[in-house]
Order: sequence, then structure tokens, then C-alpha cells
Amino acid sequence: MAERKTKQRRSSSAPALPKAERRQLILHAAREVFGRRGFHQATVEDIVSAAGVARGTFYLYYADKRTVFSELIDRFSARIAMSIVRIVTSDPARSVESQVRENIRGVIGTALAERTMTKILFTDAMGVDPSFDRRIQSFYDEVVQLLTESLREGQRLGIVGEGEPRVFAYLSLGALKELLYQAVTLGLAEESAEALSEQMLQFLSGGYLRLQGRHTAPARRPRAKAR
Amino acid sequence: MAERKTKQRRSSSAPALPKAERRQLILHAAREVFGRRGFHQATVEDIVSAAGVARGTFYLYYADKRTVFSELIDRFSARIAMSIVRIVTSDPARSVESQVRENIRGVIGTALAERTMTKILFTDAMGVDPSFDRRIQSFYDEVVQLLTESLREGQRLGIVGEGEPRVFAYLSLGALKELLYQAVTLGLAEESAEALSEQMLQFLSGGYLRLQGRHTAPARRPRAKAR
Amino acid sequence: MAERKTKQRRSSSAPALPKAERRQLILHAAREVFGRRGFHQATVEDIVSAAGVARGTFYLYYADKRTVFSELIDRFSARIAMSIVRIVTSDPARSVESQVRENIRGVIGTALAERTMTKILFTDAMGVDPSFDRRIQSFYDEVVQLLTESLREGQRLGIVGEGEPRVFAYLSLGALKELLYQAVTLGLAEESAEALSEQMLQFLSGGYLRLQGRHTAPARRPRAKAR
Amino acid sequence: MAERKTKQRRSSSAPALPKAERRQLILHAAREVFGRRGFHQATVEDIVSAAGVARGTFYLYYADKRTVFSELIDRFSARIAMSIVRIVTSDPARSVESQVRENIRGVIGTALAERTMTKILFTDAMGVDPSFDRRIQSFYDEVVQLLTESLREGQRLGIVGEGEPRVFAYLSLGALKELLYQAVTLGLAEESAEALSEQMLQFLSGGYLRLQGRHTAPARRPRAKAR
DNA sequence: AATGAATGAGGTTTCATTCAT
DNA sequence: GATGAATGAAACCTCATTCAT
Repeated sequence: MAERKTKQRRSSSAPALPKAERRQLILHAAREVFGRRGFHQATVEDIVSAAGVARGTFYLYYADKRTVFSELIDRFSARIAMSIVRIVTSDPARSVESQVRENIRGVIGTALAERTMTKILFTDAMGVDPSFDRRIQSFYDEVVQLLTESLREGQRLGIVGEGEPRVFAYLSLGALKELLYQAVTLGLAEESAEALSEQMLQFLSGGYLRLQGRHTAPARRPRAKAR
Repeated sequence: MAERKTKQRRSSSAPALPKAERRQLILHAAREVFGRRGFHQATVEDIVSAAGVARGTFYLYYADKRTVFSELIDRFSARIAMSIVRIVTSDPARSVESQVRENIRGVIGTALAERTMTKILFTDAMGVDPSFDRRIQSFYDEVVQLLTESLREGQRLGIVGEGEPRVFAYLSLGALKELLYQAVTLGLAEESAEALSEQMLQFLSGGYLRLQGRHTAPARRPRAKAR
Repeated sequence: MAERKTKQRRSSSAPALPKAERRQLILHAAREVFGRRGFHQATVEDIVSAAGVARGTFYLYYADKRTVFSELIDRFSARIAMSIVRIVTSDPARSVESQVRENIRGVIGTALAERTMTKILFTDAMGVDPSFDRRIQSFYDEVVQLLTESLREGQRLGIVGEGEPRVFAYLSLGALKELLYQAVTLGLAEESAEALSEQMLQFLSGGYLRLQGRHTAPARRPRAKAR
Repeated sequence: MAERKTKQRRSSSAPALPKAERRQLILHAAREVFGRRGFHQATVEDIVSAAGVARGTFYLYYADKRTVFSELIDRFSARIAMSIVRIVTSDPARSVESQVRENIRGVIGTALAERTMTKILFTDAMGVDPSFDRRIQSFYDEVVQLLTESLREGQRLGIVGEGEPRVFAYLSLGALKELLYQAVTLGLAEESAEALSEQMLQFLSGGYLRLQGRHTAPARRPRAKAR
């Protein structure tokens, strides 16, 4: 006699899956559920029933709901990070512009290829709990750091205009985040990655405001005739 | 009952407060708690104990936890919205530039004046629940709408460069959001509002990338000699 | 809208009880349940349904199942401890014998008056968890300590025969424990406390074995003639 | 399948062990675990990992956790029972005293030789579940029964003093149980079995209380008329 | 026979919300 | 109005047991 009584066994027990695949199965189900209900509304029950496994199986692979979420975010942010390549100026065959364009296109492409994760990242990742918030924050911090350094280097090379590099980094990051979020939310096709990248690049290169009494960098922009 | 008549009233019952003030009291306590713990980690217990009122009292003024949160967000987003003024081109006494600058300065000023709310807005507002998410979304949508229209008008007037106005709206909104979030998180002083606005304006006006083989709108920007 | 949805309220909500009484109510229900099902078989559900309160109410008064159990054991062991009075030899008006008899009678009386607790103490108290075991153990250790000291003093006064006092303490404690347990289990009436005490006292005073070739300390006990 | 043919057999699969030995292996591991963690804290996982077998293997040899525990207790109580021999009075070559002494010595010896089991028996055996409790109880009942009969016979032969034999049985059993428990808990060496037996015997023979106004002992107790 | 992944019943606990006083 | 004890839905997680391989 068991300490906890057991009932009859139901037939479905899918044991043939290799360990790693079963983990994937759960991970995918979790992604779908988080995307649909949001982290806080999602329950482990939702996940296991989406995955078609028993509740206990979930805990065999993940310590708790937060842990699956964490793995999802980690993997996705790693993919994003991988699509960013440090820009080199030494190689004359690869223009800075094309490298910048590649990076933007890469990030947008990844985001559009993983819509659910992009949505989750921007909707749910913050606010899970303070320690998790800090992890997310530090991911962005790294991106900002990389960007800031690149911009500073760019200024030395005359490729980047005057101004506080860190602030430019924030502005660029924010602009890109919002663009991604909207692209995913509005359901833009993956093909538009190209066009979006172009607009982003144009934005970074020249802004869009064409004001008479220029304001900050007067001498450098004899843009008068454009007006 | 007669026997309990002499039971001392607890000091915390503060019955003298006008209804509206008590509501404020709770609202402020909630803001502080949400700022400190985040919406999901915050409990009603946290709020009432911060406010120094009884649990039941909370429900006398707010239908539920979400409702206080909602009111906080609503008030704050209204303040933000109010600091944005539709730009007029008819009045020669007020340059477009100064109006844009005013708007940026206003939003940044409001955000820095209400750090807690800014943090809450960007950390917790999304992910509360799907219906709330939609409300937040629609606030941003309105901002985007206003911005898009202004940009379109600007293009007609030659004040705004070529490109998809809606995309420019997203980019600008995102850049500003990130800037605000970082400003608040890093604890920048309110005085820096001015400097940040200037950088933002500069960014919108001219971006920062100075690439040789211009990329998108070559003819319009004979910026080469600026370099 | 709540984060956790709420259903209709049921009618029974017994809020009139003073805080202390409600605590008692739960405590008594817990005692009954532990007595009937044993600590490990008992669930919090059993307790609250026996007490007629909601599950949450239980956790308002006790941190967990172990804590109620602990309080029950603590109170009972305190009552037991209180029924033991240190024996004085200075007062000629109170013979040692009558004091010993009083102590035995007191403990037996308390145990018979609280059958359920006696049963719980001997059936469930050990094995709850290591830290709890230690607490129980230290209660007994104190009793043993008190008894050992008394016996040592008794030997000095010639009231207690030769032998290791601590061992005598264990033997006496064990004998009494088993007597109590059986008395409670067999459902002896409270009136038999008197008779049991007498037998216990007789046992401590003279054992029961009457062996010819006395065994251990022959010379010292010229009790042969008594036989 | 053919592709997996070379997969190494895990070392732990130890297929060479005869059935009976594997059973022993598990039983010993269980004993160790129960001794260390207690029945309720012990998990089947603890046991199988201590035994170095797979989880499923456990259930090949034992129906459930309770069953191993049961077997341990049964074996141990059988050993204890075997060390008790019914006392004969017909053989003049074997004094009653020496037979009693043998019995006590035997039980103490067995307990000290199997410390873990002794500890388990006294700490965990009760409280597993009601049906198990009953089995333990009935083991003790048998011992009590045997003892009671012997004592009654002893009274007829004048070897046992006056008093309720069943009560004497409880008292003796309890005294011995506590002595064993403490001996094991305190880690007394096996050599002390002898000394403990002697003290126990002395206790049964003459108690230790030497009270002036005697009360129970015969010669000293011209209480005949009270009866 | 042996394995260990999978199962799911059931226990514990939290906390938003209600309502008698 | 104010109070705070009471409520109970629902979440989380553990672990004895099963069974496909």
C-alpha cells in the first residue's frame, strides 16, 4: 500500500522520446502558452496539457515555471546576440555601412523569425520577479555596452556624429526594440525585414527632422537647400 | 456589545480623512509598493499596510488590485499625454523646432518628475493580463497615431524627411521610451532633462551615422562636405 | 477582476468567535484528527473540515501542520511537566513517599484526563522529522535529568537503593510511559489512576521478582526473611 | 536497435547477483536510510540510490515502501522474540534467576547488536499508518501476553510478588524498551549489555525505593487485611 | 531481470476578495 | 465608513508507483 494511493494508469505514456526531445517538446509548449496567455496568466497545467505530458514530467525537466521561462528567454537572447557582429574597420572589402546594415537586418530577421519569443520578450520578460528583471536588464546592458563602445570608436573614425555615445546607444536600442515589437505585433511578413532595416538605417544616418534653425550641430549640416 | 463599548479605537482608523484624501493615500501607497515590488509581487497586504488602512478599506475605494494599478497608469499616461501638444505651423512666432523641443522636454520632464511611475509603466504595465495589455497598447497607439499624422503633415511641409511616417513614429517612440527608462533607472537628475531633450532632438534631426556611400536618400543630403 | 477568480460565498462564516477561541477550535479539531488518523495520515483538509473552518483560516493561525502538532505536544508536555513536583525532604509533614505517590498519580491523572494527547504523544511524536524528534527527545532528557538528580539525592539520604541513578531514571520513565500508553489505549477509566499509581509505586519500591539466590546485591538486602 | 548494440551496459546493472542477494542489498540499504532519515522522510529514491539499483528494481522485490519497512521490522522483532525463551521451573539445573537473566541479556544483546533497527523500531514503527500500528501493537501484545502468563505462573510458585501480572508486564516491557532505546541512542558499547542486564534484573527484583512507611512489600506489608 | 522516464493523486500554501461587526 | 478575520479557489510541487524498453 502506498502512502499516496494510486489509481489506474491511463494509456498514453509516450516514453519513446529521447530525453532531449521531450525537453524540447515541453519548451515549445511553454513558448506557445506564454505567447498566448502571458507569463503570469500561464499555469503549469496549461503548459503540460499543451505538451501532452503529465504534470510531474514537467518538473522532471524544469524546476518550475520560472525556469522554463528563463530558458526560453536565454535561448532567444542568445540568438539575438549572435546575430550581432562586432564591426571591423580594418577590412576595406567590407564597408561599415554594410556591416551595420547586416546587424540590423540580422536582429530584425531573428525577431521576425521568432515572433512568439519577440512578443514574450517585450511583453512579459520584465516584471517576473526582481532577480529575473535584473538578468534581463543585464542582457540589455551588455548590448548597450557593445553599442556604446562601437559608437565611441566610430566617433574617433569620424563615422559617428558628436554626442554622448551612451545616449545614442539607448536611443538606437529603444528605436529598434519598438520597431521589432510593432513588426511582430502587427504581423509584418518576414520579407519586410529588408525594408525595415533600410528605414532604421536611414533613421540612424540622418534622422528625419529637417529644421531651419538647426539646433545642435549647425556647421556640420548645410542641409539648407533640402528645405 | 454594551460590554465592549469602552474598547479603545485603534489610532489607525483615522476616520477624519475626507473620502478623496483617503483614496489618494491608498493610491500613493500602491504606487510606492508597485515601484518597489512590481505589480505581480505586490500584495494587497503590502499596499494596505503601507497606507496604514485596513484591508477592507482598500476595497471600499478600489474594486481590486488591478483597478488601483489601472488608475495609476491612467493618471500617469494622461499627464504624459498632456505634456504633448499638437504642433502648429500657422503661428510664425512659434517655430516648429521649439514646439518639438517643448514636447520632448515636457515628456522627459514629466517622466523624471515621476520616476516611480515611469519605472512602473515600463516594467510592469505589460503582462498584467491580456485585457490590460490591450489598454496600454491602445495608449501607445494613440501616441503613434498623433505622431504619424504630425509626421505626415511635416512631410507635406518639407520639415520631415522621406520615409514611412508610421515607422518613424515607432522609432521615435521607442527611442524616447528607452531614454526615459534608462534616465529613471540610472537615477539621472531632473536637471538633465534639458540635455537629454537636446540629444533626442539632435538624434531625430540628423541621426548620428555618417557613412560615406550614403545609403538611402543620397541626393537629398549632400552632407558629404560636412565631413 | 481578481488575479484569482472568486466564486460565490457560502453562508457559514462564523466570524463572531474571539481570536483566541478560534485558535482553540482549530487546536481541538487538530487533536481529534491526529488522534484518529495519526500525524502523517492527517491532512490539513481533515483538520479544517473537523473544525468547520476554511482552509485559509487554518493558515491564519498556524504556519503549517507541523506547527499545530507542535503546539499540541508542547502544551501537553507542559501539563505533564507541571504535574511533577520536585521532592523535598526538609518538610517532616510531607513524607517522601507521599510526594512520590503524588507525582506518579499526577502524571497518570493528566495522561488519563487527556487520552488523545497521550496516545498522540506516544504514537506520533517521534518520527515527524529530525528537528522535531530532537525537541521531543530533549523534553524526555529534562525529565530524566530531574529524575536522575532526585535519585542521586535519594541515595545520599538512603531512600534510594544502590545502582546507577540514570539507569534507574530510564527504567522508571519507560515503565511509566508504557503504563500510560496501555492505560489510555485499553481505555481504562480515570478512576483507575489511583490503583495504577499504587502498582507503580509498589513496583519502584520492591520490584516483583522474588528470587531465592538473590542476584546482584545480596548482602545489602537481608530481605530473605520477608520471603 | 542494431545501431545501439554497442551501448555500454551501465556498471550499476549488476546482473550477476542472485535474486536473494539483491533483495538483501535493497533491504540493507533501506535499513540504513530509515535509520538515517526516518520512515516518513525517507524516499524510495533515497533507498534505491543507497542500494545502487534502479527505481523499478525496487518494486521488483518489494511491493512498496511500507513492505520493505515491514520486512525489516518483522525480521527484527522475530530476532528479539527468539532471544526470549519461556522459563521452565521443572529443571533444577537451571535456576529461574539465570533464565530471566538470560532473557534480559539476550534482548539487550540483540538490540545493541542491531542499533539501527532498534532505533527504527522505537522511533518510526508507530505512526506509519493505522494498520501497521496494529501489527506493531500486536507484537507487543504477544510479548505482554507471554510475560503476563509467566508472571502469573511465577506468582503461583511464589517467585513473583503480589500485584496485577499484566500491569507488571507493562511496567517491565516499558522499562526495558526505554533502556534499550537510550542504550542505542547514547551509543553504549555492546559490552555494557551485561551491566545493563544486571541493573534491569536488580530493578525487577527489588525496585529501588526504600521508604520508611513501607507500603507494598509483603513482610513489610501486613496489608493482607487491606486486601 | 533491470532500467528509469513518466505518471498523477494529493498535499501544502498563498492571497485576492468578502462580509459580519 | 472602517475594520480585519474568514474564505476558498487555485497554484505549486513531491514522490510512490507503473510500465515500455
